[in-house]
Amino acid sequence: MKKNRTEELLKEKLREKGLKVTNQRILILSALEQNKGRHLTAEDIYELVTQDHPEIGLATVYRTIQLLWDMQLIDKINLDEGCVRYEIGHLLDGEERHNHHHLICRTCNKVIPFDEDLLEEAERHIERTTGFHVLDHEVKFYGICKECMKKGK
Amino acid sequence: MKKNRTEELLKEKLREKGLKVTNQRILILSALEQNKGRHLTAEDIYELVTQDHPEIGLATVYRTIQLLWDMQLIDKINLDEGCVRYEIGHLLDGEERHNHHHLICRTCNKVIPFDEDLLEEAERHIERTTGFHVLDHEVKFYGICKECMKKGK
DNA sequence: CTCCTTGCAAATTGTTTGCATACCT
DNA sequence: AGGTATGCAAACAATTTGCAAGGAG
Repeated sequence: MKKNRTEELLKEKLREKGLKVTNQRILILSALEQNKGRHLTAEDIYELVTQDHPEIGLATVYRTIQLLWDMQLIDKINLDEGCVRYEIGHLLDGEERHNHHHLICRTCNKVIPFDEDLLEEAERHIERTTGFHVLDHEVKFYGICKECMKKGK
Repeated sequence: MKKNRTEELLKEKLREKGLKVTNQRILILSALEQNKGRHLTAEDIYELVTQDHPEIGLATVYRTIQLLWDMQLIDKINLDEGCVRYEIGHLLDGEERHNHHHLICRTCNKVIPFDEDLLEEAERHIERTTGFHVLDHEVKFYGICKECMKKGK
């Protein structure tokens, strides 16, 4: 049984806080890890996890997501759909850094991901001028997509 | 009776779409205009507007907000509080441009506004490479505020 | 006079909570 | 053993919707 870095880190952080290592917590983080790149809602995660473990409750998913986010193991994305999405934390996803930028079309509501980091310099500037230590950022651009532009308006 | 630019623009856009100019719509936009700089929830707006016009319903506030946002007369801000906030559109607020950047402390949940435009260049880059026409952007920085840093963790 | 719009109340949806039981350590 | 976590169901809160009545064009 190979135990990966993510799981080890979870256990470590849990112990650090005197919290317990439960199967549910491992499974939920693992579901997020195996779906790297997708943006999952609580409901999505619930469905993924209950495929193998139907006994797990939705409330546990919500509580665990909250916990994982507090521990900075997962990232939060809000695309104004009335629900929040999550994915494995950019600190854990293997690559150097992975930020969440999205172009949201105000005409057709399409969401276009845009992966390029624009705010390295801005973060340094904030730390320097405000003393706020930046861990992560989320950027949304609202506008009109190419297709809707073409169709006029 | 002076009629300001904002109200005129609202009327124009409504007529353009064959929609009706109602008192409720004027009042709600006006409440937002008079509270430039504050970030108002639907409930906030409802309370402001019902002070003078108690007959207006909350549902109308929601429907009108939606409409004003579609017409790009107001801006949307989501600070992960479980509700959405609005303010008079940056295209209407007199100044050149006014964007919504926030520093959100992951320890104490404080929200610190940060008014400085960081993404002019990024927007041009997006337009060039993707054809997406950017109208507005919203940026959130998650991290740890100066005070929480001091208190250690 | 014809739709669009409103107010009200009921319905929805995403998320949180209380509590008895089950489980880590 | 002892406190933490879980599952379930009920509670909540923000937002949406159906519908009859009112109002703008």
